[in-house]
Amino acid sequence: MREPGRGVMSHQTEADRVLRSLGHSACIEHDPDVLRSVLDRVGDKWSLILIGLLDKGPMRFTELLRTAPGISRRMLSLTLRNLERDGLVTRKVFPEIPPRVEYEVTPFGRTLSEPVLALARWAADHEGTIRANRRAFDQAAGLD
Amino acid sequence: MREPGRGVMSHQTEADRVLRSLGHSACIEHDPDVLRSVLDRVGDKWSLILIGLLDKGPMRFTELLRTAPGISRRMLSLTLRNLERDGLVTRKVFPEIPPRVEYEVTPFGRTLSEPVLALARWAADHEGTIRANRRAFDQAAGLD
DNA sequence: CAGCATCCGCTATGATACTG
DNA sequence: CAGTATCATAGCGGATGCTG
Repeated sequence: MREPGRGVMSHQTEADRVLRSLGHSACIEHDPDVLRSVLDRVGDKWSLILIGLLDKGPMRFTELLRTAPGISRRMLSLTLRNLERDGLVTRKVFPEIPPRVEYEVTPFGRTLSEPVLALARWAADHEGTIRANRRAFDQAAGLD
Repeated sequence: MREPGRGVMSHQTEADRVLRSLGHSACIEHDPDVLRSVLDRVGDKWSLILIGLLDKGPMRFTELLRTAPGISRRMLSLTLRNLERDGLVTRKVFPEIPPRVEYEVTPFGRTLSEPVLALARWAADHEGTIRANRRAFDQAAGLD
């Protein structure tokens, strides 16, 4: 997640450069740069969570603020803007008082949640293994 | 990438609850803490890059240092140790002079590269769309 | 309510030098 | 070669207050 400030995140440049380097979308080998760029986009925890939450339906700002416990206004705002910028979610303002704004995942965004959820599923499926591995490793290390 | 040992899964219990809730569609109603920590691990750029690189075959330390674009010795060392700790890669030392160490993805690690590559594929497939979206968004914002 | 702007601490990460 | 130890720093992300 990039800084707010004035001009929109000015340094998404690296990920962009990286994506450019790969050229076409045909068959993607294990290009390190691509992996990196993907993670830059959706790898941060709030993007993941928001994509996941919004996948179930439109939500308002404060609603998201409440539902994603631990997120700050700042990060929610920032993250939503980035997601909107990438065309993954839409922002709809209702001219009412008090103001109401709803965020919704775009069809494009839904194509993303698929692989993202696949990863989450992997994490869930192998949660136990990882935990065990860590314990074993830590214990072995502690025996020195 | 957190330092080995302690330090990671000690916070963000709230966000974890969220991940669980959003996981309704995918069976990820497991321990949110570990889930988060796993996603953190999987989510950081160097881990993914290394998993991707090593997926093609065993590699030596310096070899990885050269191949992974921009990684520092420190991060390579740290990341490899964490991957090893999670049982995703193995570290094999050859008693030679000069010393040689080879890292290799475990079968367990290979189950991870699958979803990872799915994500990478998504990035490749939608690279153009994202860049176009960003350009459009930035330009629209600049008209104010 | 939605959401910027400001201040700021923390830590993840890079650069460098040293060791076995 | 394969790391480790140390230092310095950028920028992520939280807290808060202000505005429309």
